[in-house]
Amino acid sequence: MNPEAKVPAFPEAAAVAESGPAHSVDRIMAVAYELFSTRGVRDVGVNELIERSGVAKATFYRHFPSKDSLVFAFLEQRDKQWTMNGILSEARRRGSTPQEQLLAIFDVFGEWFLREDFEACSFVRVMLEMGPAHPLGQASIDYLAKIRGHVQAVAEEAGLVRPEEFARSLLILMKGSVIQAVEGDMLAAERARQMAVWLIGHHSG
Amino acid sequence: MNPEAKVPAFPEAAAVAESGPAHSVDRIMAVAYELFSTRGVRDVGVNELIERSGVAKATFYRHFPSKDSLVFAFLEQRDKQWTMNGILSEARRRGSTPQEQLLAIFDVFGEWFLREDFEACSFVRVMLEMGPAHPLGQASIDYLAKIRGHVQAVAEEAGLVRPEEFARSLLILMKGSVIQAVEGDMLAAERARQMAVWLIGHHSG
DNA sequence: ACAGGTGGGAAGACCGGTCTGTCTTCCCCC
DNA sequence: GGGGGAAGACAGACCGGTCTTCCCACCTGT
Repeated sequence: MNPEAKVPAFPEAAAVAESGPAHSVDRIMAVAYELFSTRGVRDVGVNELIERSGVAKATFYRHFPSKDSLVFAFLEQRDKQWTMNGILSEARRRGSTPQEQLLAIFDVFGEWFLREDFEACSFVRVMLEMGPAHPLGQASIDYLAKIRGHVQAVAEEAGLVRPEEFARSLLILMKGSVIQAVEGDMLAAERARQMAVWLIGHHSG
Repeated sequence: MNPEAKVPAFPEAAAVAESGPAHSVDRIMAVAYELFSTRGVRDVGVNELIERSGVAKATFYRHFPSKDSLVFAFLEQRDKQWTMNGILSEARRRGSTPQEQLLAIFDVFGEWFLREDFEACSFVRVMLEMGPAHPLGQASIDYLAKIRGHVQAVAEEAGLVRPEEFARSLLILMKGSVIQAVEGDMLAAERARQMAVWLIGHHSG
């Protein structure tokens, strides 16, 4: 048998998913990440997930006991990949001082808002889709609080007074600018950044 | 025949709905307003709507050709009842100057956040639930733009410079504080109000 | 004043489709 | 030969939406 005939449905299915990862769970996660982050979690069904990742339904449910457990895994990956390795580390890289790092968050946001596939913050979206009482809503709230913790840490490095209050105010600006960007205001990040400048000024001793 | 025996299912159905409005369409709207505003539009089905409003399915579809048309009607009522007669008119009533009226928005927000049934801004919620491309998402964006128009009008009364930019920035604060309040930050309105003070200051001449 | 027609509404069966989740069948590869 | 995975049928619930059946209140004609 020639090698081309050996592989019936698996390779092109992998190509559909991500043209890469060999293991089923990786392909499922890659597809879930793309669909959930761009279209939300309620709009994406299990059937579509398994079809797009080229995986059998039984395989899906062997790795994830329920759709919700996949959403939990997605939120965790979103936190690692997008929050940590995406926004926060990039903001820290750009600013030479803690103050500049805080403001750089909105520079990164501004570029993020221009992306084709920009579709709002997944944590805010899941929280509103499922409600704050639902376990998935609670998890989203926890990840948002984690972001606030990091902002607060940078604020402490900057020597700002009342760092927790500062972080809560800055997250209002972050969330508000994201929502406004969904509406189509492409300059939302600039506006929020300007208000962040004033906010930092009033927390500097 | 005694009067009690005359009325078989209609009155208690009205009591279930709102204990008031006689006409079917009013009861449907009352139930839809409560359920949609507290739980979102995707989570509430037609069957639940007709059951809670004590109305037949055929009656529902005689008044509303589809569920989406009811959601459109809900958004319009939300704009009239909540935005106009609720937040904006109350804010205008409280402040004696345009500047105070702008800041009073956040005082009204602060009290709104404390309500039992507070469950986020319906326009933002529908926009994220349906996506900004969906007709219902578009309608939500239009209503948010209408709110911005009113804020801009008050800003012009106040003689603020660049009133449109001001209004867009203030709406970032409004939306951000609402999202943060959903997470449980009960002081989100105060924080946003403080930032609004700085924002007004920088737009005053 | 009363009989009969009429129309709106309640109740709910029903339709096709979709959802999550289970289970069977087959096949390929070790 | 045995196990994992692909394919997909299937179950049970629910979705939005249509349609039938029955009943009751009101209007009309005599």
